[in-house]
Amino acid sequence: MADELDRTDLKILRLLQANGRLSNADLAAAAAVSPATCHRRTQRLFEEGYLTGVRALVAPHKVDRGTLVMVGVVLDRSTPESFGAFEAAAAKLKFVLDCHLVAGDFDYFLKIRVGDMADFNRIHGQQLIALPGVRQTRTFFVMKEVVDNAPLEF
Amino acid sequence: MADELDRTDLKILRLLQANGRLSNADLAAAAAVSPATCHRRTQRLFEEGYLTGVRALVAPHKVDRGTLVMVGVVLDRSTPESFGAFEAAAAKLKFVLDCHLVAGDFDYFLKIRVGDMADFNRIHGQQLIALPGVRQTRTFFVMKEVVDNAPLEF
DNA sequence: GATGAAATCCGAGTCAC
DNA sequence: GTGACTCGGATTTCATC
Repeated sequence: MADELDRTDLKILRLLQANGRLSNADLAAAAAVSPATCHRRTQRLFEEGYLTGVRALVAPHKVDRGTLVMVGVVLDRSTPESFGAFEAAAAKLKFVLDCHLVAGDFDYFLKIRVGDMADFNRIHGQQLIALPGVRQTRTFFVMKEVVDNAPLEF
Repeated sequence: MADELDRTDLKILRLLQANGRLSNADLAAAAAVSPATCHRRTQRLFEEGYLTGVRALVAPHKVDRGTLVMVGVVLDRSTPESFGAFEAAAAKLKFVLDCHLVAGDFDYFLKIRVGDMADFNRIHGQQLIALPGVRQTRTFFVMKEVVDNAPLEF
């Protein structure tokens, strides 16, 4: 985590995270450097992996993905093969936004977006409990999204 | 959810979600429409709320936010005031990426990014359990991020 | 009512310094 | 790191279907 980032780099990161459509000219003005400098800095931030991409945010409820569900998963066995098989299969599911191996009462936590509860019930029965090595799942329907996917503060 | 989106609109949404830096010219070519049409369509998608923004993705471990933690929260009381106070306070915390009111064994689920475990322990002791109305928290350290914040499929 | 062609203008990307 | 120069794309207009 050796920070080779100066004030300007940090400013560029924060500005682009807030608005990825910012033109290089506007970005340069906001970061108080010349456009040419800004352009080189930004390119470097991409090349060195500080910025991994730029993504437009689609409103979930506008494309029939308005229902959010958190699912805790417990596996049968705690072997590397078991974990590997589960992860490979879970990562392929289109409705899985997050899949994290955790320490605690569950093995994995999934964050899932679907159209509605009926949709989720079908997916749960047909795809989630059918994932390799799943012993048990616990479903937490999200009733209110207070904060979802907030930008990183640093 | 009345879909007024045709094939072209969906294509634009998917392309911009995958790459928010796409130039209008490239986007038009990929969506098989003229640049003028593409520009108008894209603008409409923003104006009508299908696209809510464009965000550059910052690599968490590059800015000292490499540790991800999920936290389940149970409140003392289940009154609207209690929920409201908790939500208002939680939404202000800079390290909270997600805060969702859920049905099940917890009242809320938080997704939190910090620098390391020591960082989290400090935050947990000083800020999380100090949130209004918190009776109990359960912490799930993420040991492996299999999928994090995958783009929405629709 | 939406489209695509053309015309203008501004910014990206590259140069020398 | 700055300033200038060139080229390509963003944005608007307009005729057309």
